[in-house]
Amino acid sequence: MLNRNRIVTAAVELIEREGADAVSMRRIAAELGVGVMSLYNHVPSKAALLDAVAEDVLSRIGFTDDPSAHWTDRVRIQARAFRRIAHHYPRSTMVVVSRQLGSTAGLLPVERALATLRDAGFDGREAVRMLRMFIAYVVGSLLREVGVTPTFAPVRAGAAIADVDPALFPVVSELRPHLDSCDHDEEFEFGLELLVQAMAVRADARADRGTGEPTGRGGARR
Amino acid sequence: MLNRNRIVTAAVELIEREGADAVSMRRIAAELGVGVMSLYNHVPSKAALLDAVAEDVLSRIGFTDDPSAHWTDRVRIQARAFRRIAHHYPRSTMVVVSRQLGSTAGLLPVERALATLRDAGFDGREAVRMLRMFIAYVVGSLLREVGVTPTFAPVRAGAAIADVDPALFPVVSELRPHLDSCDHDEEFEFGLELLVQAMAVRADARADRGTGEPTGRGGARR
DNA sequence: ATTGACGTACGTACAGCGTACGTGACACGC
DNA sequence: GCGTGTCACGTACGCTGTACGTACGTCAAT
Repeated sequence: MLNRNRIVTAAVELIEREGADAVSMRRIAAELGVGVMSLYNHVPSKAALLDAVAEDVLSRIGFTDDPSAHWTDRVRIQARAFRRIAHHYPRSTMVVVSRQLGSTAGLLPVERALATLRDAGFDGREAVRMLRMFIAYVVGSLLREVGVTPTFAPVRAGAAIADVDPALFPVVSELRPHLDSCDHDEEFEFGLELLVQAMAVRADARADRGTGEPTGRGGARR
Repeated sequence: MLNRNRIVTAAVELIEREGADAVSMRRIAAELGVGVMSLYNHVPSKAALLDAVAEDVLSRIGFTDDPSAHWTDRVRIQARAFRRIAHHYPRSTMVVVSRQLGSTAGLLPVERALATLRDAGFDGREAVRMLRMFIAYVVGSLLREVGVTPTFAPVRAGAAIADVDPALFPVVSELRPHLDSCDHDEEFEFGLELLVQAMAVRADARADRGTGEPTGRGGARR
């Protein structure tokens, strides 16, 4: 029996196996041993199917939020959980990111994150801002990592900027060794730490403003 | 006379006017009053054309780098220059971001940015890391701002989470007002400032390690 | 002046795409 | 038996990217 879930799953598998460009309704139907138009009994359009793929991937984010842990650690854990899924479905992640989906599929992560930020002492306005900034960083990082690299972040070792003129780009050519190699884990953790500590500074500033004296509350660990 | 530049320009205009989905070789040819296959005398394939579009947009980034200014201000200016182009060619920006281009078109911004970071006192390894983190944030922000929707819909999470169950998502539903509205300029500047200051802290830490005593050098202004 | 090579624009053709529409098989409450 | 739905299917239409063959201009060498 054909159903929406089987179709979405087949789409995700096909995307991961052969890339997003290989996805067509005919291809998915063939994958399921089914006529093309049968898919349309369960999915209104190809665009809707891709939205469903995005939701499916998002819903796989596994959170083990521990409210008793320090909020900075909770932030780290949530960011890494997101990243882990992205690495598990790298090509589908591009679909997720390049698609504006208007559903509640990605709402659970948002709920968890906002709760964490509220626990950190931020008011509603600040919490939302922090979250937006954080998502921007994580999504941008994943874009670089996953391979469909955004502008000027030469990740592919070697060939990308193989022939740079030292006269035109002295600094780039001097830093070529660092530009050519990229330890994704390390890069991600570096930015993550920078952001978390920056957030902690803001949290402390809030606390100071609130109590009138400096406290350690809300500070970053490490 | 047909040439590569006219084709790329027509493609950019078409993308901005009707969205990336509307782009087809036939459409562009019609726009130029030309046969479809004539395009292939100047562009090897549609994919290559889209790469050229990405390069074209990137090359339009106008930098007025002032090496005498404080490095934090130079970072701010460069980030805003990138963002300005993205807002001028919003739909093409999605093409830029979702496409891995291996040319030197985007290398000038990298050169400027790395030079700025070196001036801030970072060594090569740190400068590259800072740049990667910064690009991740900027690209992620632009993805949120520009969206992918065909229509200019500034509200991101507005109608999407219109019907959220307060019992399931208490924090989200409490912060709905803040989630529904989004001043993109303000959000971007907020994250930008947070990042710049975090970078300044690192720069100071470097300076302290170097001199053995705290200094104000490299600190963030404001 | 003639010839040949070459670059450019064009038209045709093909395989593949998303999907609107109609058809037939089966299960159900009356 | 009989509407009434649901579901899989096949056909068909208007698109897509692009391979291929053709025709015409210009220029170099003969």
